[in-house]
Amino acid sequence: MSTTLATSPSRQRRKEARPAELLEAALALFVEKGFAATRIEEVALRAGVSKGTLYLYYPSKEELLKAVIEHYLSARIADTAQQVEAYRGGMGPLLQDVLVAWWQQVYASPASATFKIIISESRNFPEIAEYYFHNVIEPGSALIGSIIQRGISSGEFVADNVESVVHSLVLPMVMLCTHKHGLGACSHQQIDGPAFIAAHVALVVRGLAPTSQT
Amino acid sequence: MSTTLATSPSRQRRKEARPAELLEAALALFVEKGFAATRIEEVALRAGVSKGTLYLYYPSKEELLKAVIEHYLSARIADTAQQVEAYRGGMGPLLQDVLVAWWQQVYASPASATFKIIISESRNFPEIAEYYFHNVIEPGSALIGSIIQRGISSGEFVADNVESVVHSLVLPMVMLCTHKHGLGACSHQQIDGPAFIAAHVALVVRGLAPTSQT
Amino acid sequence: MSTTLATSPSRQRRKEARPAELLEAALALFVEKGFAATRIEEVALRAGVSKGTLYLYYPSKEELLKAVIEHYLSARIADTAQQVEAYRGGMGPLLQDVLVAWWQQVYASPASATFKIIISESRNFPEIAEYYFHNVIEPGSALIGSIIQRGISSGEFVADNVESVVHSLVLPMVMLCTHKHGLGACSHQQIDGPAFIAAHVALVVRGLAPTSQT
Amino acid sequence: MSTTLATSPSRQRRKEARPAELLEAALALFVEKGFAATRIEEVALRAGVSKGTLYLYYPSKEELLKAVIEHYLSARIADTAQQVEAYRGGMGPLLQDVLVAWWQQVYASPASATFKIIISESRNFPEIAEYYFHNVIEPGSALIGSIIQRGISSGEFVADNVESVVHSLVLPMVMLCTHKHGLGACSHQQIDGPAFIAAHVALVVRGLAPTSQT
DNA sequence: AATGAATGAGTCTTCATTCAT
DNA sequence: GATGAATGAAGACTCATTCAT
Repeated sequence: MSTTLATSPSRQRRKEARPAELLEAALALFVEKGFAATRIEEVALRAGVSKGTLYLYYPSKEELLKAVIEHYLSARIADTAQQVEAYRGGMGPLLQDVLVAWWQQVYASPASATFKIIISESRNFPEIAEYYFHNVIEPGSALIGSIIQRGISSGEFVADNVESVVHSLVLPMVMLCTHKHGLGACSHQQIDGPAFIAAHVALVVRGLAPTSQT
Repeated sequence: MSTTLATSPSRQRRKEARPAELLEAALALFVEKGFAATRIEEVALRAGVSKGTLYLYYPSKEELLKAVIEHYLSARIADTAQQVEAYRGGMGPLLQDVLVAWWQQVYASPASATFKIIISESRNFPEIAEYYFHNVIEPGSALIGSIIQRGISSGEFVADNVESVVHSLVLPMVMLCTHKHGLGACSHQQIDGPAFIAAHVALVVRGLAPTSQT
Repeated sequence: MSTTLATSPSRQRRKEARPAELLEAALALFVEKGFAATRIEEVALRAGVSKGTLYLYYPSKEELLKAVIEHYLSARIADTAQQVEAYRGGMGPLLQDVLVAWWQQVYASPASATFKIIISESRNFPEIAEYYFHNVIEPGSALIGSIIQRGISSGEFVADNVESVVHSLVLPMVMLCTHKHGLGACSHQQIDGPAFIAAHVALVVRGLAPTSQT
Repeated sequence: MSTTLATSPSRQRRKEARPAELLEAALALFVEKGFAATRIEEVALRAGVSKGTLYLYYPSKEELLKAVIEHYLSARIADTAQQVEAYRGGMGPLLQDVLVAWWQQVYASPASATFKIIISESRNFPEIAEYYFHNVIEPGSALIGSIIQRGISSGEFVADNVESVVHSLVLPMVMLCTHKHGLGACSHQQIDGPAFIAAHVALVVRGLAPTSQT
């Protein structure tokens, strides 16, 4: 099957690409069927290798799950933090520019699938909850919280409970991603993700404006 | 049928109480560990009966799951619809009175757990997705959508995409319930549910108010 | 349901009839599905009583099986033995009169079903094999063997191995009964039992006649 | 595919030998205890493998049963048909040569066990009845029936109902095989199978000869 | 006596994991 | 490295039997 001449990249490339291919296959199946209901062999088949080969890369089903989560959540919040830092302008426009763009990217990417997995499996795998909390929730909340706080401090936003506003902004986004891979995948009730993201941030920003009362 | 007075109801009473007890145990375990990872025997034991007894009431694990969903989602949206109908006053206050109270109840009740189960299992059990869509999503969206629409028509709310606003209101609530039984149950990051519900509705209602801004 | 006046026979009669009704139901199901594949509850239902009632009459499934065999095999071979004793005439006509009639009766009666059960279950229940051997095979073989022997002694039949001739006569009959309740019950390949019984005995008797060579 | 010479075939050879080994073990246990009373694990153990391995070859207990029947009934009736075709001589001698030899072979082979299984299980597994009818009963009856018919047509045999004669010949053989694996296996009442086969055919052939009697 | 709810031992079947090739 | 045959622990489900009513 493999030629021994100059086409060596084939084998070499595969070997390097393996982990990513396995994680992709695993992600797809874990969101679709859930962790417990996914068979290791299915993952291997979908990645085009045999069961035994998968075990060459990940020592157990559980480690595979963790690797999936870690791989797809390395999506750098740090990057966004820098953009935020550098941003010159109001906090409302910042939210509408940076946050909307960021969530639209997340929604479109495979990382959107991880939310459903985390929701479903975190109670069974505390390490995953831990990882997610420290690497996503904490920095993410801090980032958005700081924006809200700056808006309040500058008088651009009405005073409010910062954490609550963060949740008002973030929870629908997470739910949207979850929906995309849950009920949204069962035909019925499609949601236009990007449009909703923009509309939702706009609505919240309007709600934060101090003059918005009659 | 029942013996003399109100005493010694053991056998009979048990029999009538069983289904609810089993469903309660099943709900608890299905949210905690997921459907596939829950053993039938655990459910039975938690309900205080033996494996065999469970099968006297539900013919299979899958039927038990369906029964759980149907049982806990009989929570009447119709009731709320009537309150809405009868409400005299603005749509903003209506949302803040009726919707907040309703979601606070849902959040506090065991029904809050069903969302996590539906998210996790609907792709494996299309019948559940179907049921949920027809009995919860459709009527719920219609109800809240009609409130928003009335607010817009009367000029109390700024014109906006009704469906999008409905999602802005509802998605965080569902996510909140999901969180309560997922990450929220793994210590870290507690959210004060009732408070958030009130704050979120207030924020959105403020965002819907016609602005005096330019 | 039961009137307390003069209609007492209803309950009384049922009580006396129970054992027979249970055995009849058990026989029918054991032949149809086999012993292991028959549920006790099915037997009870078919006999019109509840599971618990069956246990009032037979202490276990195995005892029920034994009772079925014993009940249907009390078909007296002794009676036939007397007819044989009393018969005046040739052994050929005796076989054609008495044996044919006897097997036609057996074939038509529910007792025909016991053969299939004995074939299927005797290795699992040695007591049944024992019972059948002592109460059916031994006396039956002795009876028919004695007829053959008398025919040979008198010169009416050609000399032959008596036991072998007995088998030539009896095995097809047993197989016929078995077939009636096995393959014969699955549509295809019907056999006219009574006709075959007569024809087979006639054929064998012809084969036993000393002059039957050209 | 196979390693160097003829040694070390372990894995590969096992894999090819497995199906036959499993079917042999299954046949033995199914006749001994009946299908329902045989545990899959027993079959596997008897074949020297584990439960899981059996499922690598047969997807369910029922499929295993079907495979057993089909495997052991591939015993070609076609072969015998050719011998019959080629036979030069009387039909009586033909029966005594070919039929006797054929049944003696069947009786001695493991295929003799299938009859008991078919009798016991055909009502539970109609596909088995179907298979047996089309592949054994029909061609077998046709073959023997044609011999009888030729004998009658040539005047070698007395005119008689062909089908009835076929049954007179065949039913005892089937019963004999059944007996070997049923009661015959429970000590008592041994039958000398080959001897009986020869004697029975001889008796029937004598019965078919045109008589010089009145 | 009769019932049928309850039990739990017993089976089939699945699937993560190992390991000889 | 890669494969897939083999394993056996684990889990869904059945059903003979018991026993409170």
